Amino acid sequence: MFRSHTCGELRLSDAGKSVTLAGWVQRARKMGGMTFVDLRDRYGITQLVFNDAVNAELCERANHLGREFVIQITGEVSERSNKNMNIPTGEIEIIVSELNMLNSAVTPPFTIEDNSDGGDDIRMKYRYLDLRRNCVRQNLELRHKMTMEVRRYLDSKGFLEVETPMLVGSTPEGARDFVVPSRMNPGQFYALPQSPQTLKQLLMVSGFDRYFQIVKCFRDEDLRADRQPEFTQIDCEMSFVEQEDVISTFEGMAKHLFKELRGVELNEPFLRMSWADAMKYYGSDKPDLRFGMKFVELMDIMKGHGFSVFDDAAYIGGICAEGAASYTRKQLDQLTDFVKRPQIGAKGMVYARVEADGNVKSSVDKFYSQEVLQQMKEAFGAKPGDLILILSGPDVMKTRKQLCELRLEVARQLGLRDKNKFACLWVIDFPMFEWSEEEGRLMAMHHPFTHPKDEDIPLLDTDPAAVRADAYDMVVNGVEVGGGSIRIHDAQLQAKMFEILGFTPERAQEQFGFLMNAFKYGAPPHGGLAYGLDRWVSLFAGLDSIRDCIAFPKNNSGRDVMLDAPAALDQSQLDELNLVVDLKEEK
RNA sequence: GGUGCGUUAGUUCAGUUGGUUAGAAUACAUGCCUGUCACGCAUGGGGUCACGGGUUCGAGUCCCGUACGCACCGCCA
Repeated sequence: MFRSHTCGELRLSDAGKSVTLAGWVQRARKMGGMTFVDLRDRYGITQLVFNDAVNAELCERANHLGREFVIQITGEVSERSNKNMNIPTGEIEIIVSELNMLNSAVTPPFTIEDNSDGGDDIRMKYRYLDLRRNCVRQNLELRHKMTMEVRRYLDSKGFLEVETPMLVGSTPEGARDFVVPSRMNPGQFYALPQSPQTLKQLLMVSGFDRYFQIVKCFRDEDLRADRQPEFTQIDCEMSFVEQEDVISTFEGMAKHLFKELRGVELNEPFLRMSWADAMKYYGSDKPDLRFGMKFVELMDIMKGHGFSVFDDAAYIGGICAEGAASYTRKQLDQLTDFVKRPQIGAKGMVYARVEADGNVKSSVDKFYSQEVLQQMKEAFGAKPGDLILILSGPDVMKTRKQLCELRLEVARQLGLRDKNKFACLWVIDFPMFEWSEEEGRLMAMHHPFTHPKDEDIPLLDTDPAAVRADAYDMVVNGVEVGGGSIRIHDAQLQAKMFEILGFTPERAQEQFGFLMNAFKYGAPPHGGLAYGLDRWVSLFAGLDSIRDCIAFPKNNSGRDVMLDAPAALDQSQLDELNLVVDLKEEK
């Protein structure tokens, strides 16, 4: 028997038992003739005691144990004279009678403790050591629990987990593909799936009715704190459903997860907001609704009073920060600098304080009478002590986006982005298409398989940009945690969609013929959704980056610094794959 | 492709206006200590100040470039 117990399970009631434990030396404390060793495994820490007076030889050996040595001990569980109530095993200790060194360890590059990690770089290089730390391991435990609960919920609803291939064909729409050369088919390449989208639709054609898969997806795009080149989706599809069916099924799953993983009971139906309203009132398709500061448009009130900045603007709008009138001039200047940063791009910011007597004091008082300023105050519903911040600009969408950044920054400063508060929202009625300046054509906003709203189908011929889709995103605390749509199940409509997206019939047939052909053999109406597992776990764990809930993540440049991947291939491998590498000269 | 911030001991960081031998904490090593649990005390070792160039009598410090890291914009159907 290697061990009789783990390092986290012995209690006072076990006193007197002879036990065998194995684990890592967290630290040793030498007290002259006595040595205490904290023995760690993933379940916890148990204190070992070595006493010079009882067994001098054993104690001497214990004095030479270093951090992260792997040992096995046998001893007797004993009640402590000085209890440590900070740890679950703190009422007992093991009086060691046998010590077996299983492995030594060199000094780790950073100490394996919750509060003394190295920087990200060194943590990732020695990720296997980083993962020994409680705070990191707990994130993976939460991830495990989440996938267990997802499977439990979906299984109870009749969903069938089906695996789809990782080696698929490249598709031009959407993100860049990671490609894999085929040795057996010289000069030809597989692609790793950006999502199992078309495959799960084919499963619906096959009659699987309700499918899910917890599946890796790959996108060769730049990374962010919330974006990895390989990430995990909870991918689902249902047949014979309308949007409402999909939303209610996955709202149910979200509520189940909140309850099981965070102990949060969400009884009310989630808020729903059209994409158009989200853009109008929050300047974003993923608004953070943990706080208010809804946009108020001021064109009617503020335009035409001789303030040329506003008079020339296509959009004037603002937010009201409750109780923030105490912001100093310096803080307001810093906010102005914030919105003027090139990444945000506003030209300036107008502010107005509502004073104790109800009067409004603004940075543009010389252009506006108190009467007009009062109208503005009413538009916001502002109270004494509130601060109104206003942006304007020549481009409505761009100015709203700037106001969105300002709203989030002010909320951050006021401490309103509370990680223990959750605001869930469905954003619905997305536009079908968006104009791509780069491509000079319409692109599918969601993907080309999305069903247009029935009432908007006539617009496909006359005004495609105005067509709305049966598409929906779930947003929690300003994070897009999932999205989906009702799909097209009609070959004719699908062909029309490709035509609007600029595909010739031949190219559509070449790239998506398998799907349109399948639709000819009796495709059921279907739709689905995919949740981002990494983002959900980050949200529940309160993490700033999804990297912290991924065992072996990539860094900002898409590298695995532990494996040192990607790397060049040997010439023999290249030859076998019929590949020639031709790096462009650096200028 | 772009913007910002950063890079000093194994690690986390400080380093003033450019000026003597670059510091602290922690980790590590050695010794002392019989109830510690972030033990304590003492001693010690440990530095290509990321790299390259420039300014200067003198650069960790100022300037330019490069590399790397992080955050962000573009991008991510």
